[in-house]
Amino acid sequence: MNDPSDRAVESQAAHASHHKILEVAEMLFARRGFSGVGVREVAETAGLSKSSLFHHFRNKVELYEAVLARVLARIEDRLSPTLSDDERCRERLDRWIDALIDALAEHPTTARLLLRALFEDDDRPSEPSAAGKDLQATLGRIIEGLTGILAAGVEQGVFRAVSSAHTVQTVIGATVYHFASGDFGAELCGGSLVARDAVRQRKREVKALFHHGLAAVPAGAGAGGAT
Amino acid sequence: MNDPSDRAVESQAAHASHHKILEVAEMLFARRGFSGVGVREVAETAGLSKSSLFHHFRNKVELYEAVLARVLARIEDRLSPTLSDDERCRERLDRWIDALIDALAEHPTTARLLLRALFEDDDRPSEPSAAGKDLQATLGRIIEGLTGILAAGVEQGVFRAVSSAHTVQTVIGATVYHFASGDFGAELCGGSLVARDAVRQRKREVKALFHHGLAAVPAGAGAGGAT
DNA sequence: CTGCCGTCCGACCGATCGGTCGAAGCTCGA
DNA sequence: TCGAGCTTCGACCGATCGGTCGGACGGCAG
Repeated sequence: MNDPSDRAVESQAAHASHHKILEVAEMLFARRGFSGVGVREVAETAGLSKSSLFHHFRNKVELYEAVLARVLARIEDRLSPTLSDDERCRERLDRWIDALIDALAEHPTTARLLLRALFEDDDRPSEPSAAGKDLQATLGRIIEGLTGILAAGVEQGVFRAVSSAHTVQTVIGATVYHFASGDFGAELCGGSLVARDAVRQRKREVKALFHHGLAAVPAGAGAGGAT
Repeated sequence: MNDPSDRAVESQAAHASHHKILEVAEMLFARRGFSGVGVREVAETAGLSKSSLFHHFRNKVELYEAVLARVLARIEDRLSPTLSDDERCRERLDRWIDALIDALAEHPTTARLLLRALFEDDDRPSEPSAAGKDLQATLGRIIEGLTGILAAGVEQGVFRAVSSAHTVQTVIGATVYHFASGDFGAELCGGSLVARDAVRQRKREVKALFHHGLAAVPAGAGAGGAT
């Protein structure tokens, strides 16, 4: 599923509308959430009628899941190459965060959509659909990547002794929320070169924050967290 | 249900239904968001009919804003005493995060509701209602508190030279997302004593993370973030 | 007892929701 | 030229949306 030929044919064959709908839906769902967007709005923004949209996607949740799947796949594509290279956990963590930020900054909508999906899936408790399971699996794989890096770091004594499972939530939450947050999204929507610089600066800051925050304290720094 | 003090009279005068509605609405809005909850559901869960609810709140957004105002006030109550005491920024940061986590852990719904409100307000671009402005102001005050702590720390050389405005987003995002995240919310909803311990552990971890992450690097640690 | 007032409710409103259906137009191979 | 097979669409469906209205119930001062 990597040859440019196959995928191009696949994506192209399923006419342009399909793609356009997904793009529009991604933007709208990111902005107003699943319940806040009507299929009519999606369809007409994409340039066709509601009935036509239902010809491409059986129902609303299938459309939503398709959007989510695309976004998650995009993120996983960015993240997967950071998992296998060397064994130095600090660099791996840096690269992982780097890749996540790149993925989030790629489209300004991604962070918001992901943030919603990450803690909104509890909304629909009864959706054991195949696609839903697939999304869950992809998300699990992504999270597992970071968990592995953190756990390895802790085990090797490179990171402080933190609960890697909890820390994953903190890191992802910080990063995703950071890029979902209002003014930055606005910046990204508007500017382009300016936004590039902003991304780079924030990337550096976020990376450094966790780099230092997780590093096994080099002793001497008497900053005990006792309260 | 807790304090028999002066404020209780105030809340009590505006009959029990009012309070019950707010509680139910907070839970539902936290779970499914503004658009995902109908006033009918709120009303009937609170034990009355839709028309009766509209006797207490003029419309849905007023109800939503009331819920948000209550939550924000609760958070501000916790956060305000951390702003004035001493001048040691690291301790102030610790206490601020402490208080935020306490506020978030108080009710399991708080984090989700806040997380939604924090980046969903862009959904309704045209709501310059008085109450809306008030919410924005309260939120601004809260954020300003952390911004001040960070800025002071950077100025004094206690923290690394980070953009305090951006770091605020990271800290708040990490914390709020952390407590909004699925399994933990579930834990909190169910258990009580176990949850207490979990809160304490996570509090320690989150605090330590930012404590170390923001601390001015004690030199010698050659962890340049260059890529 | 009689009004008054705050609470509650059933009935109802127009609008919109997600979704279906059948008929048009389209291209393209036979 | 003729269907076959997509895609698109308008019309329509029942359900639900947020919100209104007028009246019923109950306590309380006169």
